[in-house]
Amino acid sequence: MHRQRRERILGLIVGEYILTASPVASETIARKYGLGVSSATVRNEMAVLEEEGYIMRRHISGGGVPSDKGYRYYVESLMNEEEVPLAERRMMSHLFLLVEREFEEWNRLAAALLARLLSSVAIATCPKSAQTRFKRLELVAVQDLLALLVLILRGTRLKQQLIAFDHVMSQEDLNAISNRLNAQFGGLGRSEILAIDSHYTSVEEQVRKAVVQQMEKEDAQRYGEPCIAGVRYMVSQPEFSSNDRMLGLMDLLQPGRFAAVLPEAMSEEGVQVIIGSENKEDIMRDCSVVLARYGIPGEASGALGVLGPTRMPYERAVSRVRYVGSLMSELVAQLYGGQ
Amino acid sequence: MHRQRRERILGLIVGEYILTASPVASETIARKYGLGVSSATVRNEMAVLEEEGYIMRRHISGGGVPSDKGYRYYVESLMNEEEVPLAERRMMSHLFLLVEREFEEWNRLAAALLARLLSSVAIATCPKSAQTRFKRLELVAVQDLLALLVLILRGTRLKQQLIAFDHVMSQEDLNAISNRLNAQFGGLGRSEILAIDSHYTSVEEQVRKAVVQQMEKEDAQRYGEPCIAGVRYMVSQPEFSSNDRMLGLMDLLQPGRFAAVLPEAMSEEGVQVIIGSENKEDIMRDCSVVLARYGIPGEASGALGVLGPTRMPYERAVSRVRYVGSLMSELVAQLYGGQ
DNA sequence: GTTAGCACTCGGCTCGGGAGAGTGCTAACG
DNA sequence: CGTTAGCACTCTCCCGAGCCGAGTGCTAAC
Repeated sequence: MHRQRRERILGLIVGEYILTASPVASETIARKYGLGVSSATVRNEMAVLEEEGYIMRRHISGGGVPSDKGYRYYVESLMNEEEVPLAERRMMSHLFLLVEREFEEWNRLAAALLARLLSSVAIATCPKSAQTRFKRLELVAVQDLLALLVLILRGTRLKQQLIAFDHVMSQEDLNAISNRLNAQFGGLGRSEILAIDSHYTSVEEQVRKAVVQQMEKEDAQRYGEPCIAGVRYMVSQPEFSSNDRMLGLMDLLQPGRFAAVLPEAMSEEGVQVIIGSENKEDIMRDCSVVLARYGIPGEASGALGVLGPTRMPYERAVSRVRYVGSLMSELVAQLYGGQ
Repeated sequence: MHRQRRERILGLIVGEYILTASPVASETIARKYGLGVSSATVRNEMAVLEEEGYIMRRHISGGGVPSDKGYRYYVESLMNEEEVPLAERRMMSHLFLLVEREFEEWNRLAAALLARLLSSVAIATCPKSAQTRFKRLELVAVQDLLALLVLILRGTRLKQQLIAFDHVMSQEDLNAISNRLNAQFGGLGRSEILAIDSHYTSVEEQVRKAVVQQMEKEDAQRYGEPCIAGVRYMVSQPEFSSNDRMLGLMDLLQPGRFAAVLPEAMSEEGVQVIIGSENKEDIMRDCSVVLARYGIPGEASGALGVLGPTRMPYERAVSRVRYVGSLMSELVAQLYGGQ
């Protein structure tokens, strides 16, 4: 009985702890929020909450601190998602409008916005399609024996690399090659390009190999290139003040390793919250991640979200991540829309 | 008199301090390095060094710590640059060989190597020419009213942006436009492109504007896009353990603001060392920067270097920065060589 | 000019004690 | 039976005292 009151108290403890970062005392709850009961009653309820594993005490005689289970319950059942204020929505739309044409900036802006708004580390990956498809290639002579291969994949992904030839190739030669390959490769996937049985010159073969290699590399990674912003906010969080912890997290946030903080499988819809020990990496056991997938599932999608201490303002975070995700989805839809 | 001995002592103090990060006692100098004199003599010399401003004492009764002036003198006159060991040179050449074709990776590798070898923050900017020149453009239909403009500038710089049209443009229409503009713009600079007086359709005019805009943006920045590596090493340096300091530095190391740590004018040749208060930014008064310019001056050049506490292993840093700079110069020469 | 000897200074560490915060328990109350 | 006041107990945090060690500056002798 009195489950409702207990839930209410848990909610207040979580909220208060998120706010103050210090253990919550029974009296604080009783006094600050008019519950109509005394601190002693709150204490009794807190004892039950502790027994059930929703809160913990750092010291035998110190206030209550939410456990991962407590946060999970809070996120699932207790919190009511804050609506993003109009002013903030306007600001974001405005900024996205400014870079509408420069789609390379999209995820940078998304990450920067999230980091700023939530004062925490933010990640946004480029949109990426499940399987890359060839759109076009261009060969530009750089030196007598050196050309630049520019590869445009479906969904405006650009790749570039140098190709060295055995003998001098003029720009006209290169144009001939690119015209021929463009006609044959258009719209194909990597394996289809490999399967084409045609009489290629050794140079054409060289180009084809480079193309396939680039596409392979693109296909190999689950997520597109990430933009990571707001690492500076980690420094000011009290829970990361220990150097070891910070070092470990920074290593994780290298562009090469960031995928470790994202889950294997992401829910297609909605916002996903990963709390503390639910994370794969041990070093993240004090961290929570709030994530959204954006874009068109299967077609071109990416992930964005924030990473902070488990003591994270979930209401704000979930709503902001959701909103930025929807903005990004709109942009992607414009780009991929009726294709 | 005895200037030589005093210099020697200064050198030892700097070396010892760089090694141990703690104030150097007169006795340490006398005992550890066989100077043939007693600690009292060293003390006397140190008193002179202090008077002349080469060393400072943190507490009235504590060992000597090099001042900026002391470091400067050390770098200029006392240290003998360490030769990069063969094994290290081999390792670097090997890694650069692996990414020879992927020139986007060059500066990432340079930064990563420097960070790793010197356990400190490293920066490497893309090579960039003084004035950008048009090489080629490509228009790719994305949607009925949307196309991707891919702009290839001289020196294999790629730019991309979206262009929205008023009316439907087929890929053939776009090809016609790009052919015409490519023929006219080839090899020109931004102002020359603007000056062309020709009858352009409104769509062509739109493309020209976008091209010029992109080139302007490219010209506007003194340095190419930076790659910043090894921020993690900052955490472990004792001099950055204060949160404020670290926050300030992290802000400076954002891709947008990094130019603040690079000097206005860089010496064309050789390696430049900026020590402590010689830096522009106040927050860097405890930091030193070791920098090199690489590439072909005026043609395509970039900067690379490391940032660490003033207590930085200058011998190692200068030699490594110089060496990586020379490797990058070779790569750039291959690319721009006989053009 | 160099050196041994010595008093002095100062930071860092440990220890103990007091203050404050908050609990758990018990007993009384409606 | 749930709620509450009261109280003893626990534990952290902070502060100051006191000691130790490191290193200096000075003086006087070589």
